[in-house]
Amino acid sequence: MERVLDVQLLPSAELTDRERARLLVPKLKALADENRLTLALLLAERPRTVKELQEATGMSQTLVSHHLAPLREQELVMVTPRGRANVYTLCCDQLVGPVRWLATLAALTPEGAAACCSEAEHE
Amino acid sequence: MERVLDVQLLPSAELTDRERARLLVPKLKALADENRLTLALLLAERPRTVKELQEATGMSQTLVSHHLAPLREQELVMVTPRGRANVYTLCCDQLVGPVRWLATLAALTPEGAAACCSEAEHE
DNA sequence: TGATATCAACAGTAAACACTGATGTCAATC
DNA sequence: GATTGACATCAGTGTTTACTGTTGATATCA
Repeated sequence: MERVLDVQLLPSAELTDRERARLLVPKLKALADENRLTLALLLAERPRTVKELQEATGMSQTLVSHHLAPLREQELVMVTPRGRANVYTLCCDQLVGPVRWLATLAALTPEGAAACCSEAEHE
Repeated sequence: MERVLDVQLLPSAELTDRERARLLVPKLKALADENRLTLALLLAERPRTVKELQEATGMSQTLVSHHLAPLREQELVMVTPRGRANVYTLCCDQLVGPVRWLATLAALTPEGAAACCSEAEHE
């Protein structure tokens, strides 16, 4: 029925910045952890089981499971039981883009930001 | 928003997901706080002094200053002394887009995500 | 020069978070 | 039915983090 993309046209202009922040921070917090972001980036490539994530990251099973929980709560990832494995997917395609963008932004961090913000200070 | 930055041309392909995460998390952590994200969103609209931020947010001056520090350290905002005021600006234009994207993503949060991810699960 | 406005840094307390090891659950296999 | 493999949850510990009140620095104006 409703297209999700239409939401961008909706009352986002009526929200105060603090309300926006309040809505967004939980998702952001869920991603603002090295282990969880690693999981999210791995899932942005393709769906994986917990075990695959465990092997790809070197984290313990408990730790992977532990960090997947908040990602689930924030609806950033989806679970699909397959046999006795749980296949995790990045929640919706709309998130794949942003998360991939995050991945590219990482490349901007080291010298990119320096080259970007250096207009005020010149060598 | 639909177009990703040209950063894709950079050596991001050589980084592992964990390395990407390690580079990105500090900036993400700096934004993953309601007060700090509110400040960032306000600065995405226009540059402001600490006092203006204080009045716009209702936060104490100490608290505003306190939260601006991590944003500065992560090079997300820039300071320009003007008289006895300090004018803060969102660091570079490349960040204005992303932060604005965050703002729109906030609108997607409430029912948007539900409508998006509801095909496979109900909670 | 002295008074005031603007801002950053310090120290203390309270809350949140990440990690570990052990236990519980469910499905597939023997 | 019992066992094994794949996950999730629970309880405990140690570390980060956020907020407050105070102090200190700097720039303006009288």
